[in-house]
Parts: sequence; structure tokens; C-alpha cells
Amino acid sequence: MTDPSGPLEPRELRAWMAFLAAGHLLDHEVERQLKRDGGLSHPEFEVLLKLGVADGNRLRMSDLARLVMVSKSRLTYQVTQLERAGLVRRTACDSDRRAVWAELTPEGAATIERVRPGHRRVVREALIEVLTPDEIDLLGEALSRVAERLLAR
Amino acid sequence: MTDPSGPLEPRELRAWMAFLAAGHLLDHEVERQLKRDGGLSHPEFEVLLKLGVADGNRLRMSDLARLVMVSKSRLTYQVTQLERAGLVRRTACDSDRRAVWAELTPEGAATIERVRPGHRRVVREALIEVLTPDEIDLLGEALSRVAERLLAR
DNA sequence: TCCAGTTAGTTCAGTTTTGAACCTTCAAGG
DNA sequence: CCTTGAAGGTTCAAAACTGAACTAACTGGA
Repeated sequence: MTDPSGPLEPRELRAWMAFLAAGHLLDHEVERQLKRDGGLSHPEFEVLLKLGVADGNRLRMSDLARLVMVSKSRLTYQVTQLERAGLVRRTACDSDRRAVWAELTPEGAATIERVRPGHRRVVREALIEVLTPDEIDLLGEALSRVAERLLAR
Repeated sequence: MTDPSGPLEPRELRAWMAFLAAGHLLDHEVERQLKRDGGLSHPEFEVLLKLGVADGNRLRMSDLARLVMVSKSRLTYQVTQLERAGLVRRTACDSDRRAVWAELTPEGAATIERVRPGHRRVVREALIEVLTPDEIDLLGEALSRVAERLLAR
């Protein structure tokens, strides 16, 4: 029974530090590619992706915020930027007049397609190809649990 | 032989998405705790930690930047903030007059000690305790490789 | 029907981050 | 000694982010 606020074991520390480092570096790499190939930030790209797989290519702002894991005000900002770039459009929601649809435009869909190949390549080269198939499965399994657990609070 | 820019396999996609989600959520949690217990941001805390384990509790700005994985200008800003808060002090470097030491003050060391228990608790509860010992080892192993690989470019 | 409590989204002011431009100092080779 | 190029840091203006305050609209109960 270890002290819940005492030092981490070396192996635990290693896992945490590797997680942080890999996160920083991977995100940096992804950001670079997205900016280069499409002038997008990573959060912006995630917004486009979520809209791309949504029913009718649209989502309400608050659902979108939850999916992308971003604050409401931040999403407002990002969607405004994407709207300015013509990649997303805002529409009124008939059934709830407080709500706002964020909808992917054809240009937005085209942008996804243009940027995605490079994005996939980055994820492959930096993450997937460095891991064995077993590690990939275990990582997905373990980190899904971590995320799930944090969501359920 | 899969197309290097084609879609990811479902399990690969799952690993990537879990990695992103866990990263977002964990960071959010850590940020919350640090702000609450010590008025610090996560990057600021990482700066203090690196200084805390360094020889003589001090590092040059550029070494510090590399260790914390932030840009030079960002570090300049953060160290200025920490200096303003009295947690860090800048000193001239005799052997290289371009260089600047960032040095942990006693108040900075005290702040680490004050904040660390809560920080550890967060990491434990959100990450460590959700994983089996095997998963922890494998995560450390695998993600270290990912980070290392990205550093070596 | 009304009101109290929620929820959706935006706004705003203040803070942080970015990236390029800019000094200064160093190091290596003529 | 002089260059010349690279390295250490800072600066600045523009862009992005944060959290709290706010408006408007929904919901359920008295």
C-alpha cells in the first residue's frame, strides 16, 4: 500500500514522463504538418474531422465542443475562424432556438481530403510504425480506459 | 504493405484517438490541480521541476527550453513570470556571457514541495491506478521509443 | 401561466503563445 | 587579429486562449 501522494515508482515515473514527452513531440509534429499542408491548427482540424463524420456533416456547438474536448469559448473562436476561411458554416437550429449548427462546407470537406494524407503519414511514421501490433492494441486499450475514467466524473 | 497515407486500421485509429483523448483530459486535470494548489500552469511547474533536479538548482535558458520542450520565446515569458512570483531568479553566466542561468529560489523549492503531493495524486489516480503494472511498463517502454524517435531528427 | 433553474452560445478583458526580427557573444578559419 | 556564421536570449506585434459574465431560450413544477 503506497502513499497516495508519495513519490512515484521509477517505472511509474518513466511512464508518465514518456507520456508527456511523446505527447508534446507528436503534437508538435502534427501541428507542423497541418499548418504546412492546409494552414490549419490541430484543434481546427479536429473540428473539421468531427463534422466530417457527423450525420449531415453538422453538429451543435456544444456537442462539437464535447467531442473535440475544448471549452465553449474556444470553440466559438475556432468555428469563427473556420467560418471566415469558408470551411464551416453556422446555421440556426429549428427545434431549439438557442442552439447553433456548425456545418462542414464543401470547401471544408475538400480541405480535409487535401490535408488528411499527410496527417496520416505523420501519425503512422511517428506513432504506429514505432510500435509493435501488440503495443498498439494495448495502448489503445489502456489509454481508452484512462480517458473513459476521466470522462466519468 | 499498407499505403503510407491511406486510412489507419481501426485498432491503429483507436490507439491514436485514445492517446489524444487521454492527453487532453489528463493535461486538463493536471492543470486544474496545479492552478488550485499553487497558482501555476503546467509548463511553469515543469520548469520548476527541471530546475529542482538540476545541478545547483539551475540551468541555462536554452537547456531548460529543450528539457521542457518549449520554444525559446515561450520560456523567456514563463521564466519572467516565475521570476515575478519570486520562484526563479536569473543570473549571469561567467563562462559564456550570452547565456543566462535560471535558478530556483528557496521559495520556488518550497512551492514545488507544496504542490507536488497533489500533483502526484492526480497522476496516480488518473493514470497509474487505472493501469496494470504490465501496462505501465509497456507504456513507458513504447512511448519512450516514440519520443526518442521524434527527438532524433 | 409563471417562475426558478438549466442549458446554448457569445462576448469581453486579460493572459499566454507564436514566430520572425533583432542584439550580443562565441568559435573557427583565414 | 579579423571576418563570418552560428548560438543564446530577448523583443514585438499578431494570434490564440481562458474564464467569468452575460443574453436568450428551454424545462419542469407550483
